[in-house]
Amino acid sequence: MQIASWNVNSLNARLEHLRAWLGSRRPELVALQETKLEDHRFPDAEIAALGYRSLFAGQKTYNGVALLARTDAVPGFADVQVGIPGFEDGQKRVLAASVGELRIVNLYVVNGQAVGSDKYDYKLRFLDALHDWLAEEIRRYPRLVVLGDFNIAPDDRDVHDPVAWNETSILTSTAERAALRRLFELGLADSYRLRHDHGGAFSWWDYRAAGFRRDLGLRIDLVLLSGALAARCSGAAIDREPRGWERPSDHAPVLATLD
DNA sequence: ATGGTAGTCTAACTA
Repeated sequence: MQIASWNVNSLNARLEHLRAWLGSRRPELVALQETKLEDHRFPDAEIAALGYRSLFAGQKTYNGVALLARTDAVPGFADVQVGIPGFEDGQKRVLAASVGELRIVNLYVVNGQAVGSDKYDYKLRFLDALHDWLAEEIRRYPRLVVLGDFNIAPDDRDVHDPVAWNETSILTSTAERAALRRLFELGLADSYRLRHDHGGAFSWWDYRAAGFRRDLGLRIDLVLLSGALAARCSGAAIDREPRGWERPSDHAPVLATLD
């Protein structure tokens, strides 16, 4: 089965792209970030017409996460969790559910704006609370998938210019990478790195300065797998194609294949 | 070279 993550940067603006992409790829599970839609505006009927169930937690203008499950392939959602338990947060960034044998945690991690800013502090507190919660989740659900827009590039292979994107830059700073490493140390493996060693494989390119055309990207969208699932991971990919379409999201979809 | 673009919603924010 294929499990995908895609930051769509507004589902309203990207519904036709999602429709085209789901129609051709047909992944069994999809996590979306930055839907930017209140729940009463979520296009669940349109997505049902594509053969997917929807689960969503959104807000106006910013953030918003959703899970899609292919109706003919996987059962419905169970044991739904919105947000990190015990972490007060008005921003809709976390949506977890059980789907058959799998536990899925969909994340839109805080961007953090700039190292040392208030938003950076919020990012580190978010990651700290996430760590403690995921330590419990992986005990409770050994077949755990944690995926989404992590807004952290794990190492220098994941950055087009490691000199510019250094230990003091947002998305690559020392504290952010340390927080991500602590998630890996819970027993969550970066599925892309289970299958590929090379650098230069990116999932996000800035809209500005022709970032995609010049391939000035970062790999910040990840699919993490617990040990039981990592052993069954037969593929990992980044689908750059939709990033080249007209009026694209600034992120490409990323995928992991489980046997 | 310290900008640039895109989305939301039409001012200014977030990324």
